[in-house]
This record gives sequence, C-alpha cells and structure tokens, in this order.
Amino acid sequence: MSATMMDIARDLKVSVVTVSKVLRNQGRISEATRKRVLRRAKQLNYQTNWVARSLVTQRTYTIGLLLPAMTHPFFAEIARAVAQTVRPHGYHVIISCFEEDPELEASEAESLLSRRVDGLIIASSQLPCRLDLFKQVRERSVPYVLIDRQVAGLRASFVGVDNHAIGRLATEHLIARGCCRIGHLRGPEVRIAAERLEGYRQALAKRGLPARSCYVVPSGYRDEGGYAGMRQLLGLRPIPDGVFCYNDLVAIGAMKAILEAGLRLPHDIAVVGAGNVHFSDMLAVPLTTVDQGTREMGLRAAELLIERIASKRSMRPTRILIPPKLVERESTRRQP
Amino acid sequence: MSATMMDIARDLKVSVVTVSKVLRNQGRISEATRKRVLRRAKQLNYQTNWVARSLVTQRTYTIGLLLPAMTHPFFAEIARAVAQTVRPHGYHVIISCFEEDPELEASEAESLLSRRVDGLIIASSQLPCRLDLFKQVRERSVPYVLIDRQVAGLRASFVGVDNHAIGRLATEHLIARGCCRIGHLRGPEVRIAAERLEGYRQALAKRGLPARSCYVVPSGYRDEGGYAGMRQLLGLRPIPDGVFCYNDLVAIGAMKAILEAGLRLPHDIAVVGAGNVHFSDMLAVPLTTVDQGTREMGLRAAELLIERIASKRSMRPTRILIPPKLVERESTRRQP
DNA sequence: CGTTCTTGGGTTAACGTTTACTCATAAGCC
DNA sequence: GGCTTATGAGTAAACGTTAACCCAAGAACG
Repeated sequence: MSATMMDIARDLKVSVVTVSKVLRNQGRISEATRKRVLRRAKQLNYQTNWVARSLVTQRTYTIGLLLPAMTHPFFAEIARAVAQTVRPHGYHVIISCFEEDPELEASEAESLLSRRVDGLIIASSQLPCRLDLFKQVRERSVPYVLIDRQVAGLRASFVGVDNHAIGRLATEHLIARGCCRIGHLRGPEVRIAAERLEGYRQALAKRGLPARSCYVVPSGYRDEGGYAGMRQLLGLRPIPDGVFCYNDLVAIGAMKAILEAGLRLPHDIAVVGAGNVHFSDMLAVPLTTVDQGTREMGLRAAELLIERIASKRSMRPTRILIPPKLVERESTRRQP
Repeated sequence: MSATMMDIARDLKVSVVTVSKVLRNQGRISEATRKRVLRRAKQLNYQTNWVARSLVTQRTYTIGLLLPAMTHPFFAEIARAVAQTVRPHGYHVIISCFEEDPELEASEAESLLSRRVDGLIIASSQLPCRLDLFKQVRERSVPYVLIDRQVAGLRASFVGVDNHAIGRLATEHLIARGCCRIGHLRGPEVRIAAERLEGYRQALAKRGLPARSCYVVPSGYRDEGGYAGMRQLLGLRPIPDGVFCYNDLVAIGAMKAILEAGLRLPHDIAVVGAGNVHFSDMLAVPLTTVDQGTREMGLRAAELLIERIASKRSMRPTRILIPPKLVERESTRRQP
C-alpha cells in the first residue's frame, strides 16, 4: 500500500518521531537527518495519513456544508465560495444536500458530526425548526455558522443578506420605473420570504401605494412555481404592471408566463428578481435583479467558521448582514 | 467532549470489545448486555467515531468527486446524482472543484488521496493530459471512475455520453426542420467537443450538405462564449439558418445574440443546445436540446465506483455510454 | 573542572476503534 | 460423570500518527 512514517524510519534507522518532526517542520532536527528523511519520503512517495493524524490531533481539517439543494445556482455559488475560501487554510468541504427534507437534514448533520468535521455551515430547512438538531451540534461543541436562513429561537452566528432591503430596493425600483400596481411572487413559507415581503410592503407604504393582498402570491422557490404564480396574477383585474419575484428562478418562470400571455416585457409588466444568478443577464430579456452578494456570503461564513475553529473557546454569536445591490437590466427598463 | 465506547464500557463494567460488538451487531452477545449497552449508548448520545474506525478498517466511506466547476448546472447535477446514489451505501462525498485549472486538479487529487478517500470520480481537465496524476492514483490502488471527460491514453473506467450521437441527433434534427446552412458553436478545445463536431460533420455528410469550415466557431463552454461565437457567425454571408451549440449555456448566449440582432427565433435561425439543463425549458424561447442523461451519468458512475470499492481485486475497466435523447422545444419548432 | 545549556534525538503513551484469539462456564450427550 | 460443544465474554495487538517527556553528549562558562 502507501508508505508510512514507519517505513521511512525503519529504512533510515531513526525513530518514527524523528520522521514525524521533520515532516511537520517541528522540533530540533539536524540538517543532515532532515535531508535524509525528506529524500526517502519523496522516494517512497509518502503522503500524510490524515486519518491517523486526525485521530490524535482531534482535527480533521474538514468542514461540513449542509445545503437544501446544490443544483440551485444560489447554493452552488455558496458552495463554491466556501470551498475556495477554506482551501488555503487546508480545509476540505463535505457537501451534504438534504433536498429540503428536514428529516434528511437532521440525519446528515448527525452523520457529519460522526465523521468529526471541525465545523459546520448550515442553510437550514427551517420549516419545523429543529432546535434539537442544533442542541446536538452545540453539545459536541462543534462550531457552526448559519448561512442565508436563520433559525427562529436559536442564538447562533449567522451570515445572510438583508432581506428587508431586498424587498425595499426591488419595490422602490419598480415604483421609480412608473409601476403602480406591483405584485409579488413571495416564494415559499420561510422567514426569508416573509422578510422580503415585509420590505415590499414597507416600500409600498412609504410611497402611499395600496397593498392589495391578492397581489401577493406564493410561488415556491423555483421557476415552475414562478410560472404558476404569475399565471395566477395574470388572472387578476387589473393585472399588475410590475412584479417583484422572490428570486431569479421564480422571475424566469414569471417572465415566461408573461411572454406566453402575449404581454410585452417590460412595457406591460416589469419584473425584478433577486439573487443575480449567473445567467440572469443572458436571458432573452435580461433580468433586473437584486444582487444578494452570494459569493460574499459564502466567503464571510467560511471565514467566520474558520476563525471559530481556530479560537478554542466559544465566542459570542456574530451576525453579518450583506447589503444587497440593485442591478438594473432590461426587464424594468422603460419610461416612467 | 463526546462519549466513547470506553465510557460505555467503564460504566457498565464490560470490555470495550463487547461494546464494539454490540454497536456493530457482530459476534455473540447476550440479549441482556446488548440491551444495557444500547441503552447506555443512547443515554450518552454515543456516536461512532469514524476517524478511529477508519484508521483500523482502512475504509473512510468517503469518496472524492473532482470536478472542473460546480456552478455549472451540468456538474451540479452530476454532484447531486452521485451524492444521492452513494448515500444509501453509507458514503459521503467530498467535492473538489479545480476551476479548470490542471495544477489545482493535481494537488486536489493528491489531497483527497491523503485523506484516504475510498474512491474517486473525476471529470478531468484533460488539457495537458496529466497521466502522472492517474499513475499516482493507481499506485495507491484507489479505485476511480472517469466521468464525462475521457483522458487520452488512459485505460480507465469511464461513464459518459455518446457525443457523436449528440452531434448527429442535433444536426439531423436541424436538417429535418429545414435548415440547410447549419453552423456549429463548437465549445472549447476538448475531446468531447471534437466528438460532437464529428457527429455534426457526419450528419451533414450523410445528407449531402456542405460542411463549411467558417460555420464552425469555437465558443468556450459558457454563455459569454456562445454570445461572442454567435456574433461571429452572424457576420458571415449567408448567415446560418440553424446552429448546433456545444451546450445549453452556449446556446443561451447564442440565442441572445440572435435576438439582439433583430432576427426571429426559430424562424430565421433555429438553435439546438446540448445538456438539457434544468432551466432550458423556462427560457423565453424554450430551447431544443439533446439530453445527455446527466443524472444517469452521475448515478452510473457512482454505482460503478461503489462496485469497484466493494470488490477488492481490481477489475477490468468498464465503459458506459449513455445514449442521448433529443428534446424538441420552441427554438427549432418551425415549418420545414 | 564542575556546572549549566543547547543540540539532536529517543521513549512511552495516547487517540478510539477493530480484529484475531483465548478462555471460562454452562449445556448437551452418551 | 467425563467428554465435547456452544455461548458470552475478555485480552492483546494493531491502525499511523502526535504529544509530552526524557536523556546523552558536547559546548559554554565561570
């Protein structure tokens, strides 16, 4: 199989500890033996056995990333940012997707702990908020950071975007573009969606526009839901002249419904999404969206986690809110 | 910290081995002690320490997935399929993205081996085909399966799609829809692209259509490249009336260029993509594409790998080619 | 020259499991 | 009742490292 330190030690007639010290650049070792060990290691193609090292150091240099989905561009982007951020620190990432299934989320979290990950980044399915899960995690004193989705009733470090601001920015933008009957495809029943909805309401109120409850339609978090939701909005009279969508995927579904109905985009209805996923500006009608700093979210969460792992003693929970930015494209570019 | 078998053993005044046997359901244990151990384990909230177990069993129940990118929907889908397939077998997946950087690919592979993954699934950056990397892998006799991208000169198990067939299907479909000046955005300089190009040529030849080399334009593998490539095609006279694009992302870029030029889709130019990524049918003009069975690719690769891991002795390399399927949508729906 | 450092290494014991044996005791059998 | 055979456990060693000490020999010093 693969060579061990013992092999090197035996060949060179030194102790394993000497080899270990050389390979870790630690302790006093004469230049001569250092060279010999290094040379033999290279010859044997030695590679650290991380399993053995982890057992004694109690550090696996692995973090777990618990995501609802990874085919969703938003989470894929997060995963990428996290992986890139922790790599320079020597960490690897085990990604576990629970496909929005809380049962699976719990069992995967357990499983990751069992593998002794050094820390966890979690975008929890917050549906039945599984505080017991987090009690478990805390009990084992494994540092963790929540990302994107907060969990009610849990004091924990969190990195996310300011969802109120997203709702406000998007809605204010629609108003500025002359829309006065603004609908909202409000996504699934999660806190994030509620916050964006709240931002939407605030913006309407601030401009003195009416908030008609039938203009707010649930839409899930994918395009299919956006398509269905938009068709529902199109059934109303008068139809909205602007729609703020929970996210870009929902917006894509919505735009499709709009175009299918023979309406002009953005002339008849303007659309704003949220998330600024990569292909949003490559659509037939490039999508105006609110960038939620996905990359930065992943990056900050990873940095925060690494910091927690490094400093033994538990620190106070930190909250980081990324300020969103409006990105204007064709889907709202019209005369007020 | 977390409870160990020793804790349980001490409490119950039995040996660790007894505990171990109970927890693994192995060896003869009386029902009475079995119950006692299980109860205490639950009380202490015991969880297998996989690091320790891995050290002695030489199995980590972790596989490495080496991908060029994970924000690309195609690879995200593969990652998902792989993870879902191996989970029931108790495996976790460490995903490592090398962002199309061969250096990073090599170092990540090494790093995964160092962590003693039980197997590897690799979509190699085949650019400078790093046979040395694979020699390494083989030397450690870690089973691996190549996915999507073959590596020239390497006899290894491979799961991919029949790329000639993709080129043929797409091109024949365009011909059947009445196109006679068929362009091709041929993607990056990789074997897959060459195979699709070959399929494209075969189809043209079979129908006696001319293969004009200026109609074949490189395009990278993302939408930006497709956009640029299509603009180049639009500069030709006569312009093509049909385009087969390396993949869906490229096709999206191409469609954008077409619409921007004021041409009608599919009336003036029909477009076929490849990959059938999730949002292809949610575009303004839903994209006709060739489904490459992405999910099945991931699934088959994972199954193959698990099989290899299970059967100690090395088996002969297997090649699995998934047959592609044409999915017709609006982007080619026109009268012949 | 005796004492104290420094240098370069070695010893021993973990880390938390599993594996391969061994060994009492009780049961079964003629 | 003496023999074999199940049964239910235990012992010792191993997996490949690292951590905490220890120690001999030479150097430095007064």
